Formats: sequence, C-alpha cells, structure tokens
Amino acid sequence: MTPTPSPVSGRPTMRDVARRAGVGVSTVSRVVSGDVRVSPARTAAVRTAIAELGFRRNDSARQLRKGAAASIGLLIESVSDPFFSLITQAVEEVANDRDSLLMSASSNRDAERARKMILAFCARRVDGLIITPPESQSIDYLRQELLAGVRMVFIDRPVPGLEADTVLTDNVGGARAAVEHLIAHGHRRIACFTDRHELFTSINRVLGYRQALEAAGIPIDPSLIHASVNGAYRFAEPLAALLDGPNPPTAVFTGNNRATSTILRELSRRPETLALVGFDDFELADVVQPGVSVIAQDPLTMGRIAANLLFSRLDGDSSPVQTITLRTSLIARGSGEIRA
Amino acid sequence: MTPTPSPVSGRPTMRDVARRAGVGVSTVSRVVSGDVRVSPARTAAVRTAIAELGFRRNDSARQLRKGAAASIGLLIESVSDPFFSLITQAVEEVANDRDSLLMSASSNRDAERARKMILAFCARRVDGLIITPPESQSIDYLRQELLAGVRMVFIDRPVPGLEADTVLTDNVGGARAAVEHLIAHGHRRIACFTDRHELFTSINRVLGYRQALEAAGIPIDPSLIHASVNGAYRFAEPLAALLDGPNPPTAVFTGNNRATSTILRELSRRPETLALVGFDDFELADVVQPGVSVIAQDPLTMGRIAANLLFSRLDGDSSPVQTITLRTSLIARGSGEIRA
DNA sequence: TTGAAAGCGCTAACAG
DNA sequence: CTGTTAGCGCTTTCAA
Repeated sequence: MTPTPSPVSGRPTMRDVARRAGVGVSTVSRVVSGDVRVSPARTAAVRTAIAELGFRRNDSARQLRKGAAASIGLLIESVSDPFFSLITQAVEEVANDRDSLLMSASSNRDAERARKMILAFCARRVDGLIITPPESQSIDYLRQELLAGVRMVFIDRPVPGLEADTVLTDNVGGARAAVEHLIAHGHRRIACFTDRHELFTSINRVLGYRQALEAAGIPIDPSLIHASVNGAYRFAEPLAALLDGPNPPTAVFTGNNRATSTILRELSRRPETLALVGFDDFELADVVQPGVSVIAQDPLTMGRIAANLLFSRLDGDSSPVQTITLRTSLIARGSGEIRA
Repeated sequence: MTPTPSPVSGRPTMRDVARRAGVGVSTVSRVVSGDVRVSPARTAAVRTAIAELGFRRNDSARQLRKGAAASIGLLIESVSDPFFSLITQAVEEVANDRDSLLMSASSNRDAERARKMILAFCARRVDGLIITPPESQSIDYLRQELLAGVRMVFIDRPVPGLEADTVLTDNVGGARAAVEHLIAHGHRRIACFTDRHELFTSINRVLGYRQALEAAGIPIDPSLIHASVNGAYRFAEPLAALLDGPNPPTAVFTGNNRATSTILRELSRRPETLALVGFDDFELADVVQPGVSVIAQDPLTMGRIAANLLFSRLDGDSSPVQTITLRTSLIARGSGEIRA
C-alpha cells in the first residue's frame, strides 16, 4: 500500500514514478520538464503517479547532469551592513528573474573565511560569483578559479592583477565633492574620520579629501585625519582633542557609514555644531538635527549591474572585461551647509 | 601537452586525475577525502596530478552520492530590513560553523514568491529550511514538504496547523511593556501606529497595546489606532489630524521599525514633543533628540536559536516540536520618559 | 592497500 | 511518441 520511495533521499524518484505510472523514466522526465511530445494518456498517468507519491524532482541531480548549477554565489563583507544588504537585495532580484538560486555568505573581512566560502562556492560549481574580494595578498586561489573558467564579478573594490569585470563606486570623486562642498561653505579646517587606512575604499576617499584641499590651496594637516583600527572606531578622544585644541576644525568629513554614526554620537554630546558631510547615505539621516548631508552611493545599482554583468557573461558575452565606476550624489540636508 | 579536462564542466574530474596519476579513481577519492589508507607513494602521485590539473572536487556530485546537501535554505521577508539581516547574520554564523552553505532569499511578503523559493530549496534537497512563513492561506505545499521529511524551523511567526519548531518574539508582552511604560509616565491618550492589521506580529502588538490600556482602566479609542496599508506607511495625515484635533494624544506607540521612523520624521517637522516608544531597536536611536526609547527584539538570538534548532534536528534530535518565545527588553533613552 | 563496478537521480541520445 | 541506455562526478562496497 505504502509507496516505496528510494532509500537514500527518503523521497520518491523518477524511477518510482515511472514504475507506478507504468511508463519509462524518460517519459516521466519529459512530463516533468514540460516536454510536449508525450501522449495525453501517459501525461495524465504520470501526473497522477507524481501526485500520489508526492514526487518532486531533485534539481541537484538534474544540475549535475546538465552541467549548469542554476545558482550563483555572492560574497560580501557583512549582511548586516546596509550597504551590503542592499547589494544583496539587488542581486536577489536579478537572480530571481533568471531563476537562479543565490548562495550567500559574509566574509566579515576575514580573508581566510572569504577564501573558504569562495572555494566552497566553486566546489559546488555555481555558475558564477559576485565577490567583494578580500583585501589580501594571497589571491592565487582566485586566479586559479578564474583561469579554470569560473565567471566572476568584483564589487566595491578591484583585484589588482586579475582580469574580471568590476563594479566600483567613484570613491575619489565622491570624497572630493564632499570636501569641496564644505570648502565652498567657508571651511578650511576639515577633519577626516575614516575606515582603516589600508582599505581600498578608505585610501581613495582620503585621496579625494586631499585632492579637494590641495585644489583649494589648503595645506593638509595630518593631525586632522583619523582612521579606525581593526574595526574599532575610537574617534571620541581624537575628536575631543581636536575640538579642545588650539586650532579646532569647523567641519568634518566621515569616510563611511560607521564613521558617520560614531561622530554623530560624539557630536550629540557636545555643544559645538560642526559642519558634517558623510560618505554613504543612511536611514534617518533626515531625522537627525540638523539633517546629515551625505555622499550617497548606490548599492542597489551596484548589485544590479554586477548581477546583470555576470548573467550576460553566462549567456556568452565575451566582450572585453570592463570596470564600471558608479557616480555618487551629494544630498544636502543641513549639516553640510553650516557655514564656517 | 595540455591536460584533457572532461568536456561538460570544463574542469578535470577524478577520472582525469586517476589517469594522470596512474591509479584508480577510488584512490583519488580516498586521497581527496583524507582517507589514511593510501600508500605514501600513491598519495604523492595523486597530489601531483591534482596540482598539475588544477583539480577541485565537485561537491555537488559528492552531495548527490552521499545524499546530504551540506546546505540549508533561509527565507526571510527582506534582506534590507535590519531585523532580517541580523537574523541572516546569525544563521550564516552557525551554518559556517557547521560547514554548511546557505542559500538565501527574500519573499518581500509575496506569498507566491515565498512558495517558489521554498520549493526551489526543497528541489535542491537542502538539508533543512529556516523560514519566515508567508502570511497566506495556502500552505499546503509546506505541509507536503514537511511530511516528506524536510526539516524546517519557522521564525518570527508560526504556521497554524503545522508541527514544526518555531522561534518567536514575545510581541504581546513587548507591546504591553511599552504602553505600560508610557502609562506609568502619566499618559492616557496613547496613539498606536503599526503594520498591516492582518499580520501576526501586528495583531499581537496591538493586542499588547490594548491589554496595557485595559489593565490601567483606560478605554480604547479606535481613532488612536492606525495601520499601514499594503506596505505604505501613510501616517502623516492621521497623525496631524490627531494632534490638531480636540483631544490629542500625548504619547505614541509604534509597532515596528518603519512605523517608528515614519512617525519620527513627522514629529521632527512639528513643534510638539510627544512621548514615544517604538517596537524594534534601530541604529541611531540614541542620536536622535531626544533618544528614542524602544522595545528591543533580539534578531541575532532568534537566528542563532533557529539555526541551532535546525542542526540539532539534522543531527537526529527527535524530541517533541517546540516553540521558543524570545523576551524583549525595554531600552529607555528619553522619548519614552517624557511625562504627560 | 587497491581498483573495478555499482549506483545517487536525472537527462539526452538513440532506437524502435 | 516511447523506452532503453549511457553517462554527469562522486563514494562505497566488494574482491583481489
């Protein structure tokens, strides 16, 4: 009476369905795959057997046979960072449109973990990879996989020496625009709080900061520049030292989301009102008093472009590898328009 | 000269390695799997061949053969919602510890999409599922998969009629605590802005709101209660109407993150200072003036517990299905302590 | 220790 | 149209 599903997976297979319907497995396969060339009678019989047994095609087996995984891998720094979760959202959207499943992971900036996850994706033979590459010297394994034919798109930062499509934000231009904006409002002492000095985004944003100052003929004062250390944003003391010092800044440029909220938190404890422009937009930037002016990146577009690029490669596009740089936009909300 | 990789995947297989090393495929398999019972000489030969060919085991094939997927599926409402991205982070962490890959997807509250993704996960024969179930009548497919032996854990809301482990927040208790807090500060006219009325979390939070009022002997005024409609939080007009009306509220309870930020945005445009307690903690809640008092959920714990529950089931734990309800905590930051 | 061979569940020729 | 058969790349008896 009870159906006899195959022992290993615990679920009925096409063989079980075929037996039950009194047909061959290929007929079952055809019905399941929507192949038209099956007689109505057999189609019905197969459908019945499928329903009775509760059969559901094993797509892993299917994929193995077909040689395509119908899935892509996404490696970001951290899902809980709004920048990356928006990228994820966009990639999910595109993958969904393409009926591709998404395997996702966060490196948490751990190069070893990034390596582990990327290799795990490759071992699963995903169709392609979208990666925020680890800031690491040892990317040999990436090169190997690339040479082995794994399609990949890098986001947020490039991998020097590797030929692959890359989608970046215009970090230099964005930072420069932020600082120019502050200069235009009369500021000449502009502090800079940013992420770790070694990071690609940070390096470029500080570069933009410097360029803006230099273009305005303002000398660069290293004591105004502070970076996070090992993920810790200890800006309270340096900020206090600057503000209570002899020649305090009148404005602040923050190099990313976390730097902005850290500084915001400190400033809310002090009477001073400094001008502020932050890199990266964030929820409630308009609710804080005054509203926080920002250089907005476009993570949704970044994710969407990366995913579309990947899928077009998978579709056979073999045009030269390209690097796409996304423009930023300055959103004025008040904090950046405070005059010196 | 060039190695001859197998044609379909484009990558060398164990057969290629075996041929090259002059051994049998099972020897290669043993070496790759770290089986000790292989002579040093052959081990070396295999290692060499692997390196020369750039062989990487196809884990999909491996999984098919072994019958375990070493991957789990996670379906949430939306990755870009901090509540769910924190859940994702916790699940990622546990999955990583268990060397399991994570397939993730967002339903965006679309029951059809939820269905599609869940069935896709099942078709891939993931080892188990962590799901924010769609608020939908037709969950027959879920029951079927459950009966077919797919292990699943529901988070954030239960599925009535389905026997599966579930992890919830104490929505009623949290909301009640929020409103009791406001009442304790002298408020008797407390408005309530919340998510769609039909949703599990919303229903329970409004219930907690009502319970607190009733317990204090305060009659419930339906005109004080407003819900979002189809994902749109149009609270500006109802709030204005209440504040400009005859008997305005002196406090507000918001039923989730988005309601809180919407109300916060409106209040920042008005001179009035209302007391406010919001359900869900959020970044910068302490930076806004005054700091926003909240009922904090614990998404990291929710994700971690759900994932651990799932893996313990996969490890063979067959104790009765359980529902775990997570306590909330009230974080006082100022807005909730404003007196009537 | 080792290799041959039988599958995991599915698809895709290839004959009928 | 349909069924038989040979794999996809791997693991795992089973003999040797």
